[in-house]
Amino acid sequence: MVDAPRNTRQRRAVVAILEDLDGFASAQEIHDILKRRGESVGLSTVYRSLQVLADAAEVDALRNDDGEVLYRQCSAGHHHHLVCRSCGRTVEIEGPSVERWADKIADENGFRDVAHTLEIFGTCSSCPA
Amino acid sequence: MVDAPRNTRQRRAVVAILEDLDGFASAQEIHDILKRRGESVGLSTVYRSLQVLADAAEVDALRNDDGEVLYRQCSAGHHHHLVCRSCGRTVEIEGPSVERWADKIADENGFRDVAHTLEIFGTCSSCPA
DNA sequence: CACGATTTGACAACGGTTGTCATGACGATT
DNA sequence: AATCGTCATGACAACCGTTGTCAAATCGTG
Ligand SMILES: [Zn+2]
Ligand SMILES: [Zn+2]
Ligand SMILES: [Zn+2]
Ligand SMILES: [Zn+2]
Repeated sequence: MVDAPRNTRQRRAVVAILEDLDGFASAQEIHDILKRRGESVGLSTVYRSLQVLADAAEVDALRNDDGEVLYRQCSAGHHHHLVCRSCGRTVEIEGPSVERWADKIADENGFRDVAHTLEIFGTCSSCPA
Repeated sequence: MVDAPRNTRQRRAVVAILEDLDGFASAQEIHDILKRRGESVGLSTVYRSLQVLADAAEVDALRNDDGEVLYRQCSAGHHHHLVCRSCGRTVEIEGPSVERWADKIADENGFRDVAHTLEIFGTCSSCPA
């Protein structure tokens, strides 16, 4: 049994931001938002908090084209994302048939410990071209 | 009309490596292979060559979990990959129904300039657990 | 050849992320 | 409420893949 993490002001602040945001955001963006709100939290702490949350599967993480990791508090269960490249706005999507297809392909080729990444990127209707 | 790139020893060497490899490899791995073969090419040049090839869609590029960009000379046309996390061995896969599904989802949600990433990662049958 | 334009490569710089470690905060226990 | 061991924090440096710089080398055209 692992000790529960301590309930610190900083961790609460990061979680609060994630609850407010509806899209994906980078660690640095979250750090900036905290600073703007006056609830300053060290950048290292933001990174660590997000890591812990991601390891516990409390937030989803994905990489954008630039290689930055983006985080978002999603609903539970396996799903994928339709993400606006510009503002981060996100729609959770499910594709049961895709899941089955991916597993079948991997199995047919003798691959073990299989995982898949599937994200759709675009520009949302409220963002300029 | 853009000028054709020059036919230099270095560019030829990088292309030759890509032709030999059957899996994805990082710029640094390719650089190491070249050094081992005695056909040394500067690291910057390897990066630049791969960029040019990727821009011209002559090689595919994807990011692994660690954020490194991996390159591979693939067959033409849109496809996805089943990649061994351990040795890079790769199977090209196609999923027409997935393509249609992704476009439909994006359209239904009013997203423009849509692209998608879909990769399957696992351990291939010739790699240890 | 000779020449101009492109490419190369050693090196520095960049940007996101992770490591370090002295300081401070949490919370279980008195 | 005060004590105390432990964990978390944050300023800073280090890391690592990648990109920028620019003088020198190379290409290929004439
Ligand atoms: Zn899935
Ligand atoms: Zn948007
Ligand atoms: Zn393998
Ligand atoms: Zn596709």
